[in-house]
This record gives sequence, structure tokens and C-alpha cells, in this order.
Amino acid sequence: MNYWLVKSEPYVFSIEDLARDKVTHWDGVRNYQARNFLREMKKGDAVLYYHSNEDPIGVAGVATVYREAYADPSQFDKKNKYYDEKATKEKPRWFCPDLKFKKAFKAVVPLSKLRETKGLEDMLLLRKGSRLSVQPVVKKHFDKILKMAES
DNA sequence: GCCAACGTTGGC
DNA sequence: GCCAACGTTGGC
Repeated sequence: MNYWLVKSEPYVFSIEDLARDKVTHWDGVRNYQARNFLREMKKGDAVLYYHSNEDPIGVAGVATVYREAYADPSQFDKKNKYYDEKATKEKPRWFCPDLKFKKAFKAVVPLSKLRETKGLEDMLLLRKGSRLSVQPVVKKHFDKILKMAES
């Protein structure tokens, strides 16, 4: 089983939105590195749900991979903002998994706290200029963040 | 294949 | 709103 982190701006789609919808298509990712990680996700993998941009910035909860990545339908839809004219049904460019709500933390574990925490220094998220919206997370870091959320 | 210009992300 | 750090695009 693998561990991941996905970023979302809460005003677009927050952990509360996911809690309401239960399952969502994680579509609209238009970065090749992020896409490659999406394709590596396996059913049952655990995903940290990160709120970016809006206070409080940090990890807001946990989701699980519910369906492995398939061709992202938004790339074929001319009216969609994520439409990609170079993508075809035969050769899709972009993929999305389905994510299922698992839990929302009582309080967001803030980015500032993550930065202060010993043992998390080498997390991809905390590297300077890391803008990647889908990232792998090692179990050790994942477990640590869960503990922080509970305390 | 190089690289300048431009666009985006995301913390502050 | 600013801006650093990237990623992408397109001319050459």
C-alpha cells in the first residue's frame, strides 16, 4: 500500500465537499509529473488531503483511492476549462482516479507545524518551491501527520 | 536542443 | 498583492 498527498484549494473543493460527496473524480490535473503519480495510485492507497492557499493552510484530512486512474473526461470536453485539443480518446493525455472520503481532521494540521516537526524535514511538500499537486508520501511521514492530527 | 518569454502555483 | 520557483511554449 502506498501513501500520497493531494492539494486542493478549499474554495474550489475542500475536505468538507468530499465528505458531502463521498467520492469524487480527481480530474483537472494538467502537470505530467503529477499525472504520473496519479497513474501509480492503487485502490486502497491512503491520501492526505491538503488545503492550499487559504487559511489555515495544511493537511485537512484523509481520503482513499477508490478507483484507479482512467482517462480524465474533462480533456475531451470543449466547454471544460481543462479541455485539451491534443488529447484523443485513443491517446488520452490526462488521467484521474476516484478518491473516497475517509476522514476530516478536527483541526487542520498547519503547514507551519509541519515545518517545525522533527522527522518531516525531507517531505517533498516542505521542499522549497515544491508546487507539485500530487506527491508520494512515505509511511513514516504519513503516520506522523495522523498522530499530529489526533493530538 | 536552447532559451527567453510567459503563465501558474502557492506561501507569505 | 507580491514574487520566487517552476513548468510550458514557441522561435530560432
